[in-house]
Amino acid sequence: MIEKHLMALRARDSVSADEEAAIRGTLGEVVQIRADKTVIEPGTLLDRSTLLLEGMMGRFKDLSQGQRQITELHIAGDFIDLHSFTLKKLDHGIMTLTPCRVAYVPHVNLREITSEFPHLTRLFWLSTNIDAAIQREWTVSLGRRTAIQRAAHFFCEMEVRFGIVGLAEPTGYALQMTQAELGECLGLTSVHVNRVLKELRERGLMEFRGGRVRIQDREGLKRLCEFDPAYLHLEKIER
Amino acid sequence: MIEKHLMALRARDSVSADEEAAIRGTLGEVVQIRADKTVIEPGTLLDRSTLLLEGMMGRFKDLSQGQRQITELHIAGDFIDLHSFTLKKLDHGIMTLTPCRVAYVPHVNLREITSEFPHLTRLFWLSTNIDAAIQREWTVSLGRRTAIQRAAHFFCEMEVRFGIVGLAEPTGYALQMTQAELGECLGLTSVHVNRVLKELRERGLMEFRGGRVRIQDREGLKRLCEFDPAYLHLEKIER
DNA sequence: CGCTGCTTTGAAGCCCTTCAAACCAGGTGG
DNA sequence: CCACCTGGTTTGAAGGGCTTCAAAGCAGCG
Repeated sequence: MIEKHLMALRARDSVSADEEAAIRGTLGEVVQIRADKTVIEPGTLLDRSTLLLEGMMGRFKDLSQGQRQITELHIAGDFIDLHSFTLKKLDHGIMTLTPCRVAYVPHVNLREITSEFPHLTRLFWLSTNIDAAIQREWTVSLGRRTAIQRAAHFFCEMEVRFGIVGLAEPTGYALQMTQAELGECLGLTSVHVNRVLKELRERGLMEFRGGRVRIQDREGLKRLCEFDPAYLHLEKIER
Repeated sequence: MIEKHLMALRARDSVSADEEAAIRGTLGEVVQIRADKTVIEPGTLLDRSTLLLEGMMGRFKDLSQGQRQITELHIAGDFIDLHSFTLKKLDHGIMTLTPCRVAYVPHVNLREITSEFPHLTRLFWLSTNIDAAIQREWTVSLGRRTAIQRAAHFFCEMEVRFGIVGLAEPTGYALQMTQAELGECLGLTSVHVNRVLKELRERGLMEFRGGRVRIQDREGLKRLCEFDPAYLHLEKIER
């Protein structure tokens, strides 16, 4: 059930059998959630975190006039709101993009981890810091990259992340989201997303159609957006 | 020496005398650094974190063609790279904007904290999560707010943050940075930053001149950018 | 007094948005 | 089985916000 989560952790550091058991011990209820549902409203007081087992979720902030920015996407294996363990209230909302299966993890269980498993605590801490690193890269995209570079960078990132949890094939990967949602990630209108996707297609770099990304020229795609996966911290370092 | 850091922590949760002593015990060398210096190059393996005692620093990422995005600003009291404790290598650089005084905190000392002070560990973890929340808000600014709203939001945020550590007066606050650096935060050119500042001035909202922000119409400023400080998590909640 | 770095202003251009409408696929019901 | 509806994709045309390029103004300093 938590294999994907373990894959993500083990891509960064080793996890002992004891620690693995401890993680399993934190799990509470497992629930299925339909697509396009706001799971957490901003500002709610939380006493549990959510481990995403299957599907895709996003963190978002809404502005007046219906503008929405998705600030980060989460995939299977991600602890989507582990930061709520220390923040208690989230400053953003969380929604599903696809149907999702999740396991809830009560904060009391996490609290025990912090007093009994220092190394595992550092690993969980690390995982919120990697979330922040991803966020940082998105900030750079929005601040300095052109629309097409932004899109390319996004697709490169998602390929690596899906790869970590075994959800990417050599030719591409499944990505169940609309062009409008893509626009909410990239800070673009859906109209312009459409034009950008067309351009990527016409340049022979990649295709995004029917909920699937097909990568045709991986090197060209990376070159276009200067993709460097260092920010995903895929190195085993003792923490 | 660490009063500002304690002020920032205590704005969110209580810190016991023991914990305060433990923090003092982590401190190593104290150093003065000149303005406009890259303190940490991206990708360096780190074995210490840096507590900013005085001055202002920024996290940045450079792209080819000399483009730079500052992803977050840090002020006195901030642990500027506490996340390096778990990440070990930073995916971004860190530079000074003003002359700075810092205290280095060896990671071995932090590691001891994580095994002996679970509550303090959660507080440190929290502080990296607040950094992430700030980052998230910047992402929203870059993705969805206009240039003038972005600037207004930035100035509102900095006022609150300086206020937390006692560096804001009712009329405004000191902010030692150039318009070009502001542009690197806001994802704008220095030329456009200049026009935006002019507009803020002409609307009677605020002035930024000579390293000082003078706020004339706080409510108007907040209204312009829909500023809601919730993301700074200024509430005392037991962690 | 002239240099240097920062600020300010103007003019032209481009990237992305806005508005509008056509197209297309899948699902539903008559 | 097709007509219709709905949600998403695609395309065109016009407009605007921000950039780019260029140059002048200004303050501090050796």
